[in-house]
Amino acid sequence: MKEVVKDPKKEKKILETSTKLFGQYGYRETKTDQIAEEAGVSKGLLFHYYGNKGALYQATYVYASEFFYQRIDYSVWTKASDLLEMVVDATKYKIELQLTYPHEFDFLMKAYAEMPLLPESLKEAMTARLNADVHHNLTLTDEVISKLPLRPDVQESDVLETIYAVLTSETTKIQQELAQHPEWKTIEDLMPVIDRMKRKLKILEYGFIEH
Amino acid sequence: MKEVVKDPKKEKKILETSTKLFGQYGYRETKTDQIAEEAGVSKGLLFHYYGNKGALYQATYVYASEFFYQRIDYSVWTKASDLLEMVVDATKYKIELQLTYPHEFDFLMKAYAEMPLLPESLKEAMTARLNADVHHNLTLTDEVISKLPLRPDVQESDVLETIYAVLTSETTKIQQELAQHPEWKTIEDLMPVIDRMKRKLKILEYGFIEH
Amino acid sequence: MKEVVKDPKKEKKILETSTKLFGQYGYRETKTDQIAEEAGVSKGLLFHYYGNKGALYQATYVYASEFFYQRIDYSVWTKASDLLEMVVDATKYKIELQLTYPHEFDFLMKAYAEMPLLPESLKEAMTARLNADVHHNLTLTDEVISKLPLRPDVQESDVLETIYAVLTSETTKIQQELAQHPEWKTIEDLMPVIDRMKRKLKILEYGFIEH
Amino acid sequence: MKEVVKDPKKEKKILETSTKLFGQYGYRETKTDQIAEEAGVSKGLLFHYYGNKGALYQATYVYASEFFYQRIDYSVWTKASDLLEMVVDATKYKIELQLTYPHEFDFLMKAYAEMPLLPESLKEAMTARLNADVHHNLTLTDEVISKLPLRPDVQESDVLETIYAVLTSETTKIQQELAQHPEWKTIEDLMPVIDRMKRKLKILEYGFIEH
DNA sequence: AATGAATGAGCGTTCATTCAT
DNA sequence: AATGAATGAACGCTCATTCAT
Repeated sequence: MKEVVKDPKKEKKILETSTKLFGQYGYRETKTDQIAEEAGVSKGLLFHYYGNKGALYQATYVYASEFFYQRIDYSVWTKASDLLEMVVDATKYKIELQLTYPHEFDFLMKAYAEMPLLPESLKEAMTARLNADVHHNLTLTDEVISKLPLRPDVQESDVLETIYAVLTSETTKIQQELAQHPEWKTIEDLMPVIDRMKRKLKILEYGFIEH
Repeated sequence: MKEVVKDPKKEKKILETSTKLFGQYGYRETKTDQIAEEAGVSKGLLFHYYGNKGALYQATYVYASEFFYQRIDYSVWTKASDLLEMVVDATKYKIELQLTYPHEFDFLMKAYAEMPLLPESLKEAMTARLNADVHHNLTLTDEVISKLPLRPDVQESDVLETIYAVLTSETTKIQQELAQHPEWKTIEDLMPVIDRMKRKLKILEYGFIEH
Repeated sequence: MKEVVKDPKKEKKILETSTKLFGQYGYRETKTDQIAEEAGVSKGLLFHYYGNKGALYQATYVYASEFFYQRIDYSVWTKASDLLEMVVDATKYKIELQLTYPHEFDFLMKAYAEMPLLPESLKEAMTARLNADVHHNLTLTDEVISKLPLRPDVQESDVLETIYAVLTSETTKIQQELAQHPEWKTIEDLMPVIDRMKRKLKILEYGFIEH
Repeated sequence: MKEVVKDPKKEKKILETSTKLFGQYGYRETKTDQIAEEAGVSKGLLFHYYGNKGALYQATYVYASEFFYQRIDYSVWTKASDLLEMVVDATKYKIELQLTYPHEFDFLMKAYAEMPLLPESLKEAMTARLNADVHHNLTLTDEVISKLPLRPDVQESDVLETIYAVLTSETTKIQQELAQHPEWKTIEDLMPVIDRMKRKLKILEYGFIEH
């Protein structure tokens, strides 16, 4: 495939628009007409730049994921020695990014969720991309876990998966709460949910049963 | 919308078929043509009965969710005093139902996953329905939790949600494993995954930190 | 491919229209919109009946070729013992059919001519069909030739090909003359061109060199 | 249309390329993008020089037909007194030209074949051009015929057309054989087909009927 | 004169929905 | 009540043509 020269301004406008629309309506429900109109370019240009809708979707993923992860300060993860500290810092950080760049965040969330419903060939292409990124994501938490003093009768993999389950669930919950409370604009507004996450992680560390 | 008189046999056939097809391919990829043909009725009847495709999808949801929950033996939950016992029994039970009624189960799973991807108006209608049912689901576990001796410094709601997070995650994992191992046909084949769930619940109960 | 039930009247109207338009403008230049409109049906019906444009083209070929060859009185060929008689009778007959059914005739002519310019898959499908029909056509002339007393120093295949070349060329010439003289409506109007063909065949039989 | 000043080198490159591509793929299947790229000029220049695709096609025809006929050594025709000699020499000569300049030759062949399939306005323009050239072609053979001793009962025009029919048919046959045998590179490889042509011309001269 | 990025009308095709029977 | 033939709006995509530079 020949690489087409793209006007950086138009490319940016297109990808911002497609990020927003794909993130809002998903792949199938987002129409190329709508993207072109909202981005202020012709439909022809979309296809001139990306060849087809599926490739535009993938380009949008690359854009959103680079956009997002370029802004990550990895020291948040690496400098933590304590799980609680790391997770809380990371979550705060993530939420801040999400509040600042909601479209990019929503797109990434939706891309992950709608993967199994994508047309076959696009699904395959996206699976490859997402697997790489998910793996990249996991390893950060991984390192911290390996430093923690675990009880001798638990398996590290079980602990890791359990923590991951709670984080995933909490993240989803926070997404929903953010959607329901568009008035939350700063990290302070989110202290209650951060605290809730802390409490849950403590349950994981110390158990909930009295003994 | 006027309520139409429906031939019970045809209605059943339609809903069984739509359950299977929507569950397999999702809303957009399932064609009304295909449902009508496989159900052995005319496409006209589909629209005569349900008005439009979205309403058929909702009716399918009502059917599948009633189908499924009608068959639940609630004593599995209520007679348990021990969390581990309850969860394991409930999970075994759930898996048995899933193995027995895969179409209904798959539909419910897919309905939950594809909700944000539905056309706008259908999405709203489905969101309302699903929220109600998720709530219903939680309360069962709730009763058992309230009987457990909790540490004084933890909140019951946090514990409940944490357990729920782990169960949800584990359920998803099991779905994937079931999809990858179609040869698992009895509950015995699933003992390893049940055991893994047990270990994770124990982590929740007693914590993973050595102290 | 499921065979769709077709309304005979609409099918006829569609095929008559597609015969006319494909015959006039060729495959690429004929638009499905135009066929639908001129046939008085929706564009959807075209695709419901034939699946795609290429299949409609093939169906049109089958229609035109059956239409045409069903009306052929084969006795014209078989009862002739003399080449001249046979060719003249056959040509008269062909021209009469052409004057009566110009659209079907034109379509067939154009289908043959535009074959190499068709999209690849359609070309293959059409090649198979046309080869069968051309072969069918040739064999009729063949039989008569074999009955003629040939000079010992000529090869039958050379004679056959030479006759065929003259007939083809004459047929093409007649097509053009017919196109230029829409006022020719009966076989009588064509006696001059028939006579010209006779004279040419006589040249073939007896040579043009004085000796 | 204002006549634009054209860079001779670019014009040549464009026409060589369009000759090759139109000859290979035909009018509709040849894209202006492709011509521009292969000719090493911008697409804009194509339209600057020729206004539209149809005009470029016509310019290509003028180029190819002038290219071809400029290289004809007319003495091949004029110096022959014997029909057989003339035709064989001319045919050899033609084939040599075709082997030397295949693109120009192919374009001319395809242009002739696809004329009725061109968009309406282009078709009219091309028809006019081609008719003129075909006439030009005939007159050469004409001179030789007029020198031959014809039987008193044949018309010169009939003889001429009959010869022409056989030559046309034979030429087409040779084209196909050349396409199937790319290994034929010299005139010697073509002696069998030249001989076949000789035999057919003899049939024309002396007839095939024994008497 | 020359570029090539950008356009948009137009194409073949899909499929939920309608409606005469 | 039930059919299924028929519809047509909507879609993704193509490509000759335009025009700012």
